[in-house]
Amino acid sequence: MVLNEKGVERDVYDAVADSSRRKLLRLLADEDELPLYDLTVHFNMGRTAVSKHLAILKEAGLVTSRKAGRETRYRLNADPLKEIKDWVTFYEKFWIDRVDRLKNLLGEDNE
Amino acid sequence: MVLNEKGVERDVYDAVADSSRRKLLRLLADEDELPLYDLTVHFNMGRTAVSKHLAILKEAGLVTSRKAGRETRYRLNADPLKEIKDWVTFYEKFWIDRVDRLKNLLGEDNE
DNA sequence: TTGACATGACACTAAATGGTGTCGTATGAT
DNA sequence: ATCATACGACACCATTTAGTGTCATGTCAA
Repeated sequence: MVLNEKGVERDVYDAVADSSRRKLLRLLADEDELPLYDLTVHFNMGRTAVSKHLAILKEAGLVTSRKAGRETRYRLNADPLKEIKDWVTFYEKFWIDRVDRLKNLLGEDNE
Repeated sequence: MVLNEKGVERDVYDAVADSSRRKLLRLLADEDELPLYDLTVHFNMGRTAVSKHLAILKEAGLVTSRKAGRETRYRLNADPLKEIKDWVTFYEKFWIDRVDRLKNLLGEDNE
């Protein structure tokens, strides 16, 4: 759980569950910062919807924004993804030890 | 995206977004296989709700099940988590290069 | 200053989500 | 045979979600 500057709690797993939001992160990863309308052109949805996805990413601490004239420029902050990285690392052993586990499973029934 | 044996498509990110489902995966990681009622005792919700969470995990390919008498035994299959692992690895560079990026950010405005 | 642009805030809607309780059925125990 | 257990399927409900359109505001340009 991440608590952002507005006090809104947003789970990073939840923020990342949506493919549009993952796409937003990827777009922001390629550029230093991007305004809303530059992001919007990559989607089949309206500007308002993209803005709301960005708000959710902000709540999870995955993006920051700053006003630049009449634009709002969005920037990636990948740090909260460490939590997911650590979480998934725990399960690595289950596919690293795959061959060993298969041996153990021999002789048991399958579904 | 993972297509399971029933043809139901379920995004692994989506399956993992719920904390109850992550807890289920963790419980299954500690045991070889567990029946539904053994899992249910760890939650503040009814058996039906846990069953539905397990169904979602099955749709994502993260658990398998087999009938054993009147029980259904659930087992972890961590393989689909590779997709998340690969995805999050891409963003690793952003916190590894953190110091370098901070240098680049000097002199720019903050929100 | 007038107008176009970029955005946030708001009200609204359809659909998905996470939970409940109940019922039917197959299984195991007495 | 009877009864309790373990479960899936189903109907149901409240809340959240992802999208829409509209409006108000602030900013850049002519």
